[in-house]
Amino acid sequence: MKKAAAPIDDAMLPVQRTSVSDEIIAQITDLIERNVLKPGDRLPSERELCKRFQVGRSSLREALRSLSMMGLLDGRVGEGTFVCDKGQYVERALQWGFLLDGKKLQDLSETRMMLESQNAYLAAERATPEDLAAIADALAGMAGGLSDEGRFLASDLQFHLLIARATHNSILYSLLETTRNYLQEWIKESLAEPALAGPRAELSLAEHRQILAALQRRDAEAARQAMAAHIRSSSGDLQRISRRSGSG
Amino acid sequence: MKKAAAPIDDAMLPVQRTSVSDEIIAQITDLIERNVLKPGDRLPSERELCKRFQVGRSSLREALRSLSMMGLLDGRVGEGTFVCDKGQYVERALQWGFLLDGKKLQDLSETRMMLESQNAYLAAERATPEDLAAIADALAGMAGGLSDEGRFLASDLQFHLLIARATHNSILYSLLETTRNYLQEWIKESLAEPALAGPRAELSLAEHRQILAALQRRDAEAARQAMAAHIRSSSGDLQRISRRSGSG
DNA sequence: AATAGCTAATGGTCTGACCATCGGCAAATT
DNA sequence: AATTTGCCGATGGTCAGACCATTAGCTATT
Repeated sequence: MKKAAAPIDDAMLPVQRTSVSDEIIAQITDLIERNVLKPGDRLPSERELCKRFQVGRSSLREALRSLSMMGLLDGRVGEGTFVCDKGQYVERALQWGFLLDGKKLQDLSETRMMLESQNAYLAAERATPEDLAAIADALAGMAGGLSDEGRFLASDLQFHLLIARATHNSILYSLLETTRNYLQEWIKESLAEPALAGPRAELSLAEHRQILAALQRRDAEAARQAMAAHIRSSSGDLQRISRRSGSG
Repeated sequence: MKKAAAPIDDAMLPVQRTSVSDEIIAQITDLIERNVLKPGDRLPSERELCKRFQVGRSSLREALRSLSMMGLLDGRVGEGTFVCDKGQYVERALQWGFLLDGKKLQDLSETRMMLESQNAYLAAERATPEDLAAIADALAGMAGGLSDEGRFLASDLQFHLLIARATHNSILYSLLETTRNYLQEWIKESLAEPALAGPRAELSLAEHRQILAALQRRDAEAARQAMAAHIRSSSGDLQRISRRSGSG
């Protein structure tokens, strides 16, 4: 088939083609990465940016729109376009990724299980006294919220997130946060059944106490196993629920 | 301060405000999720979509642009806009997330370590005979590529990805794939030093053999530990390198 | 049969316009 | 003096129309 181009196959490669919007995205992204644009900063107005970049407003807006979609920028009518707080990036991106992954509840639940237990392991090794105090506070909040389901669940979530934070690994934290948020949302939209009756909450509380105790003893392996046991126990409800209602 | 609005605080909540582009994004995303738009399908032309959605081309294009940026669509001049292959979503999203997370090499490396070892554990329990055969093939490719660095590394990557696939958990697979790709890219752009001299490759090969053996024995715990040991050993180079060149 | 040239369609870009909203300021009101 | 009201400019959001570069597919030429 190919007639010409025997010795030049390696010498001639496809020409670099770049779109205007991509160029703008790259520039702004770079500015944010280099912290020239700090979270909260206000960008020049769109019409102003058009002059600076020497581009039309369409191309500029397509770029800004994409950046907003990724959680980097936030445009407010009448005010301007602002750089979002950091940390939103990963979460936003993951949100999208998970959202489009066919909603594999099983896989997601398993991933969460793994993240939580491993985070407990790392947290036992690395948690600062402040971390431990905050986790203990969350546990106290759960205990004090036995009769207030909303407060109980909020403290529960806080407990797990604080453990993730105690790993001092931003990626693990983001992954767990997103995973949990997504699962929680799924649960809520799936059904609004309390499922946290008295005995269940008491059991959950006891499990959390064991986890904290392991963390305080700096017993990483025990922390991992306590967390794994807790997730297994508490996700039993979820599994039963998911089997009952729609199945993937 | 607040004068009015005592009993109506709960009754009056912010009005729902939606942008045209977001509406389009939601619709197209939904179509793809429900598989009405299958990967490879060609969307109607932009001008046609404008008529159907009853919107201007700017708004439509901002939506399409965002979807392209997320790896959902792919626009080609003169041809049309096409739905991307599935599986790109998560990876693309994660890529963005990681890219913007300050390039925490340490955290990423740790996350990878955790994913790889846990994947090995799960793979030992779930790998089908076909999975194991494919992994063995990759190992053979490594052995046969001892003198060909490119082939060796490709087989190495394949080995790990196949293990991830053998967990039959799409999320864990995507996470590992992205993590590895990103680390690999970082290494490449950080320096082009081979670092895979003869002895190093031999050692790596031996470690991989141990992992495969554990998988074939269905010994999950052994597989996890073998993988962990391998990552530790091989990431030693990376750590030393990262300490030598720029530090985060 | 293969090639070169033409044409229509498409995504990419630019421009100018209009709208709804927001912040801030000044006038009016209490 | 403090508060409210109304107005104005700036801004992001949307729209419509135009032009360009590229592509696929057809046609006529070789």
